[in-house]
Amino acid sequence: MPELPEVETVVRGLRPVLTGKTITAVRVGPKALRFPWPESFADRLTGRRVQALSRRAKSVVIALDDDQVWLAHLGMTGRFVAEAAGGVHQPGAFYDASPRQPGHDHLSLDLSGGGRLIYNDVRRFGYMKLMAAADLEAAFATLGAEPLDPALTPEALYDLCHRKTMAIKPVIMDQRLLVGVGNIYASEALFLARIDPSRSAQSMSLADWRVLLAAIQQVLSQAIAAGGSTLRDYAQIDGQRGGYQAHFQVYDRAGEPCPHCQTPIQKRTQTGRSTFYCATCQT
DNA sequence: AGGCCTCCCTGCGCGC
DNA sequence: TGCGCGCAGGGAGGCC
Repeated sequence: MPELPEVETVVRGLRPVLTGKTITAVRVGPKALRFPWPESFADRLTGRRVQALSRRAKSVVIALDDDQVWLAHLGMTGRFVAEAAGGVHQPGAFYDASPRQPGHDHLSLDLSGGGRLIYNDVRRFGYMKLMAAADLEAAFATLGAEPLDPALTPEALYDLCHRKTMAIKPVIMDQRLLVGVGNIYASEALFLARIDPSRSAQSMSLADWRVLLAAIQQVLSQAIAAGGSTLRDYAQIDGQRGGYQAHFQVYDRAGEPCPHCQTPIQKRTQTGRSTFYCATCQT
C-alpha cells in the first residue's frame, strides 16, 4: 500500500509516539515477514531509547541510542498501530484506518510511559532490518533520488533515462532511479503532466522531464498534506484516515469521465500493474 | 544488461 | 449462497 506520502504520514505520526521513549519489552510473532526476523531482534531492541525517526524512500528509519538503526518497510499491507497508556488508540498517524485484524499482529513493543506500538501486516510483504548506523548508507546504496529533494533536477532524470526503451510509467516507479513513487502516484503524476504512460522513456525530452518532475512533486506534496491515501474501507473510519483518495483524477477510475475532457478513463496493464490514464489528454 | 514475468501472502469483490 | 478467479498501494529473483 504505502507509497512515499503514506510512509511520510506514518513517520510523522510515529515521531511523537516513539521519540525519546525506551522500548521496555518486545514480542515477536511466530511468522516471518517477507524476510526472517533479524537475528536476536527482540533482545537488541529491548532497553533501547528511540532517538529519531525519518524516512528514506518507502522505509521508516528509526535511530536508536546504541548506534543501531531499525528499518521498517511496510510492503503492501504493513501498518503501525499505537496505543497510549490505558489502551487508547493514538489517532492521526496512519494511512490505513480500516479495522485492524489482530490475528495479523506480528510485533508488539511496550514503551516507557505505558504506551504500546504494534506492527500489523496481513500479507507479510513488509520487513524489518536492524543494523549499525554506519551500515545504513550501504543499505540504501541502490536507491535512487528522493523526488522531493530540492537538489533533484529534471536534467539528472533526463540523463539517467534518455536511453531507456522502457515505458515511462515503470521507469518512474523504478526505485533505483527515483524512489517513493508507486502505482497510484505514477498514474496520477502522468495524468497531471499529460504524458502517455506508455511512451518510452527515451522519447522524453528535457522539457518533458521538467513537466513530469514538477507533476510528481505536486502530487506527492499534496498527498502528504492530505495525510496520504486510504483506499480500503474508508467509509467506516475514525476521521483520521488519509484524504488524498478523494483527489484521484484517474487512479481506480476506469470508465469514469476524464476531469478535463470527459473521455472515459482507460485502464491497461504495464509490467504487471494497472495503469489508469486519459487517452485524449495524455500524449 | 535491460526489461519483463512470476512469485511471495491474505483477503475481498465480482461473476457465474 | 457458494465458489473460483482476478486483483490489490511493493519488490526480489529469475528468465529471456
